[in-house]
Amino acid sequence: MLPEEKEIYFKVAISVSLVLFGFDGEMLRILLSNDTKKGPFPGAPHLPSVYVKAHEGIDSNVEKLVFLHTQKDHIFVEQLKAFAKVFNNPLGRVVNIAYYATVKLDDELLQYSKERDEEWVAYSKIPDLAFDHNEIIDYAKERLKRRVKRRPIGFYLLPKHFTISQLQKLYETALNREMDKRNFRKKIVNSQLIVETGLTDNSSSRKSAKLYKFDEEKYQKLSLKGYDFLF
Amino acid sequence: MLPEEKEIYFKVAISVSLVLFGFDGEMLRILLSNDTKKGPFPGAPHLPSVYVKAHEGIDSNVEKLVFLHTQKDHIFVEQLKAFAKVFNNPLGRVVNIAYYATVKLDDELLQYSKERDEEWVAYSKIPDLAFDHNEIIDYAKERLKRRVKRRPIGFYLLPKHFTISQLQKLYETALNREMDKRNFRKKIVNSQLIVETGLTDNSSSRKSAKLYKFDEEKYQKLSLKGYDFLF
DNA sequence: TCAAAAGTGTTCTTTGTACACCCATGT
DNA sequence: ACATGGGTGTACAAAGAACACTTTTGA
Repeated sequence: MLPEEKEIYFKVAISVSLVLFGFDGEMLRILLSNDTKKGPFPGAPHLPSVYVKAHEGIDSNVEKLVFLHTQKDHIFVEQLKAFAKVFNNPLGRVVNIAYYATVKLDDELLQYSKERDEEWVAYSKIPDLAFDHNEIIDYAKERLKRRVKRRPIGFYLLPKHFTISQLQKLYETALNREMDKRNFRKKIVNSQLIVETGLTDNSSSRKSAKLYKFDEEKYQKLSLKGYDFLF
Repeated sequence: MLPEEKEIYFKVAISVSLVLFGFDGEMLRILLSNDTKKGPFPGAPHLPSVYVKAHEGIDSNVEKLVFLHTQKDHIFVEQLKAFAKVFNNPLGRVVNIAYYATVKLDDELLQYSKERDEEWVAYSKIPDLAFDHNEIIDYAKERLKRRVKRRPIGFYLLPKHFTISQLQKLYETALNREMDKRNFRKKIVNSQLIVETGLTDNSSSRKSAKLYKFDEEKYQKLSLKGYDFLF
């Protein structure tokens, strides 16, 4: 590239979009913003996004974006890929780098999102979105499906203490199929990824259910050696 | 973003880098360019790359880049992810979108690359590269490992007709471990992904080996339904 | 004649899958 | 008393892993 050509190249903007998966104990949901008043897609919901200033780091922007929408730290975040169709954005050429993250969807967060006029939409009922955000979500779902099969990232979506039924529901939503209760428990227990807490939950049934927590140490080992959690 | 802020954002360039995997019948190799005479990494080899003009499509640039370095069409190409550390490139902020592709490494291509002062370096002996290209290659290797396990993309790396031993060597290099001959053959034959051609190869051994080809129709079916080729 | 790669089966272990009933308790 | 979700075991099928010898033929 010659110096005088720089202006042909250096006139692109970076944006970051976030597919935030939340699990409310019943189903997976994705966070959508509704604040588009004008622009090319007025009124259309869209993924939480931010433009990145040319001199700023991407990762710090992603972190900020995640915190802004979750109020939580230590969230699982991973890049999906760059989406960079030419006419995505009427402001000019924008490279949109898409990330996904997983979060425990508790009442506090639901309340917070509501105040911000953001909505946790059911995984299976995503409406038409602005830009190419539907495509990004489809891509994110596929990634989640694969990840959930091979690594125990599902645990990031659950509260600290959870029942095996909740865990199973999470897997069923993510993988979009039903599973056998006994086989599921067998596999999870064999994996030794969860340990009993001694506590019980009786909010969702007559008989109370054992609460488990996730064995972090075991998880670290299994994550490293390319773990197989094949459902 | 306000109109007057546009200049804070729209001053980034896009580049595309390519991790080109080639298999020569013995081992996997990656193509590196050596033409860096000046700049921040003088003399350091680097991945084949190109800057993308702000108004151009990414995909067409990737296609062109692949063709430029392989002289072949219908190559398997997939995006890895965007690499966008702030000070990657002294010209200014550059978002480098990395792709990988797989190609049959025949004599013709070896000759062509040689003329272009490019080198097919052994998969396990990658030198220090310019920019963050080593990081990109590590990422690409991991992706190849996963892909090769789940989808028959290995076939894109082989000549039209190949022996089972060649196929096994390819898997062994990609996955970096040895495999049992009998179990390998059993699995491959059971998969019904390859068919005998009736031809034989006697270049690499005393006893001649059967040449197989890859059953495209079967492949299409298996690729769609999220195939498991677990080695 | 021997070195080098081709080709071939069996056994055992592990993992997956299908399947049905009793339990505790809040209403 | 009954509806709701919690919890448990067994038998069969499929897939993976370990393992050793014979064949062909160019040098």
